[in-house]
Amino acid sequence: MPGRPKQAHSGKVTLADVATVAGVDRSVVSRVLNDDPRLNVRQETRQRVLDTIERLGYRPNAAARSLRTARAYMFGLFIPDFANPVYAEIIKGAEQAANQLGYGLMTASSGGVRLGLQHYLDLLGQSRVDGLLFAGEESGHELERLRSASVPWLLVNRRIEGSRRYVVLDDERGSGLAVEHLAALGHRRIAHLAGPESADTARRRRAGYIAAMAAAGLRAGARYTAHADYTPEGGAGAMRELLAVRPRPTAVFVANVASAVGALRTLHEAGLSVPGDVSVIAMHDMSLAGHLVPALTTVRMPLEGLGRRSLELLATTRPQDDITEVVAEPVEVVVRASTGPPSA
Amino acid sequence: MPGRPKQAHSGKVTLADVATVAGVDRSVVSRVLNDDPRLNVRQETRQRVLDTIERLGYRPNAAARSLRTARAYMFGLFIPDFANPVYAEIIKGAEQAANQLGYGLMTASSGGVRLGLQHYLDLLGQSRVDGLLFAGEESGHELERLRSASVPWLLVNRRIEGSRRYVVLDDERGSGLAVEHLAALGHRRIAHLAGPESADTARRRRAGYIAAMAAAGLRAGARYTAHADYTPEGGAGAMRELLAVRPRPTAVFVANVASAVGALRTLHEAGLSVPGDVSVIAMHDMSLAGHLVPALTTVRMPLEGLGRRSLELLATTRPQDDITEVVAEPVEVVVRASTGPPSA
DNA sequence: CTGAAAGCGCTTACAG
DNA sequence: CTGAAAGCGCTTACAG
Repeated sequence: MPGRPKQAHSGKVTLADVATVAGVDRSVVSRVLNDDPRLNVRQETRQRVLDTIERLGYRPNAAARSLRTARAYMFGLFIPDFANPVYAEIIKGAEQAANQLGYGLMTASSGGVRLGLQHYLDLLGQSRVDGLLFAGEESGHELERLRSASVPWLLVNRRIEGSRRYVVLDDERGSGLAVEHLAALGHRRIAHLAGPESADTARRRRAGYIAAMAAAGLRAGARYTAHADYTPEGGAGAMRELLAVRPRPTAVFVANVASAVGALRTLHEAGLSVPGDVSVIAMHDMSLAGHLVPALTTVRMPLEGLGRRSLELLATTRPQDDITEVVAEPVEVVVRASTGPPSA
Repeated sequence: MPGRPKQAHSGKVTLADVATVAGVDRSVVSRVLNDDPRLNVRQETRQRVLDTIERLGYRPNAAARSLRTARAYMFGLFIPDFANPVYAEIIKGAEQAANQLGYGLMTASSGGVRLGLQHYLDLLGQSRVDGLLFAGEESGHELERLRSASVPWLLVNRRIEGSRRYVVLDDERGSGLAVEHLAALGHRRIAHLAGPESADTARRRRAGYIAAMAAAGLRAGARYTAHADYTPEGGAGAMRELLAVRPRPTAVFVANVASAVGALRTLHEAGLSVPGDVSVIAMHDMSLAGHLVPALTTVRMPLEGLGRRSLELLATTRPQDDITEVVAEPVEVVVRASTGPPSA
């Protein structure tokens, strides 16, 4: 078949085959492949090796290489749910960072595994990945088992008791900006539709709300905080609680967009206009926010940067190092239609 | 430290260590680990091995095992974009199927790789995964290089010229149900807001529209079809085109939800009510659809089943087998608020 | 400077 | 039935 490159019999060509065909030693092929600067061969020979690799369709066996070098050139990332767009951004950042460092990134959902995280860790064993990122909701119990895992790991977007290996966002500051945005519009009765108390992010967002209210000289009474579970249904219920409080809040800072979807529905059903009667702002900007009615004002956090930085730290630190980093920039309010001055 | 299990020095324990400590041969440890039925040891010995594994925190080296057995017990899935919820469902199905078969699934985005798909394939090499799923938009050119890849692969949700390895949905039927839904409501002037002609899914949806219109005895004039690029912006523009046609269509079947978001915006800006003036139905159900205003009627397709079936076929067929399968069930219309009888 | 050889950590056919 | 030994495909320190 002239004009068409010959296809090797699939998956069978080894480095030794290349060496034989090219008429060199295996070590030469290996060194050409890895750009070993200490290798001195004629350009002609090097080219012959390269041509042979191409012609035979040779692909290095990753398992053999990993076994020999104890490096996989691959990182892993566990997320709870691929359907949550927050994780899409984190993945994107981590993937870019991995690729830039010459690594691949494989992502899997911890929730999708029948037998749980432990099963996946067993499957991974040693030498499959050089490190693992956990951007999730794994329980402390599950992560306890991590400590005996044979691979370096790092928590992303959450801290866990006793752990000194995490990268988080500045949720306090993001929440503060949300409150400041509402206060600057003239709101004084600002409520907080919080996330679940079990979630580290929810606790930090609540702390940011409380601190910012104090800084603005506003009261953050306990009744102005309602807890939901980061879902539309939970958000709808918590919003009903907040609407029952007197005097009624004129603005709500919601801990995530999913809850805000439910909150907007409750407000609509109650016949209240947004932002006429109640302003709403939520944490984490995502394209869904722009398509809600009214379009939702949000706080945009550096999720992609979080993913990127986490991967970089995982790649460049030793497993025993402490990592307690906050990715703080950029944080900004994305003003859409759901916030405005109070009518009262 | 009594009461606490001793932690091994991380990542260093090998099967040989376990054998030494347990006082057995390495092959016994290996056979216990793999439940080799031909192994005959006293229950006591077996338990001692298991205890030693636990106590030393031994984890098999995946690279060594893969090198030896030529199996990775891992599959890979490439998608174009983690932010697209369509892929989240496909991933979920594929992940479940992989786990059920005792495999892991690693997902990566082909778009996120700086140097493209080829770079990732190089990184993967041989023996890293036992097969690859491509649920994406890779060009035919890129996939051409796949043919020489050393790993079995399968296209998901798209066909490509010349390929005999793909699993797709019954887009024709889904589109047909959309048209039937509109026709049953009494619509006769049904337009199609199509996807890009370069996309296989868009071509099949359009074919389904045309066939269903004919079956219903309705005219599908060329001017009643406008092409967009599967984005809100594209959908907005294409909707403007359709609104300019006289007589104006009373209903539109939109090829995907992203385009429908833009179409709804155009209709709103034109002062037209949905479904009062124009009914809208779109392909692929996703949670966003329920949160739009008005809530969007959609066609729910078995995306999760597509992912599951694709993985199963990848796992259970030989690389040289033809696979040209259609995942047909279940397909159903999810009726929300954006469709109703024509007002005229 | 070059290439032969050891060895990474497993699995398993095979000799005893 | 058991365990010693070969070998998977690489990389690289080291002998020549």
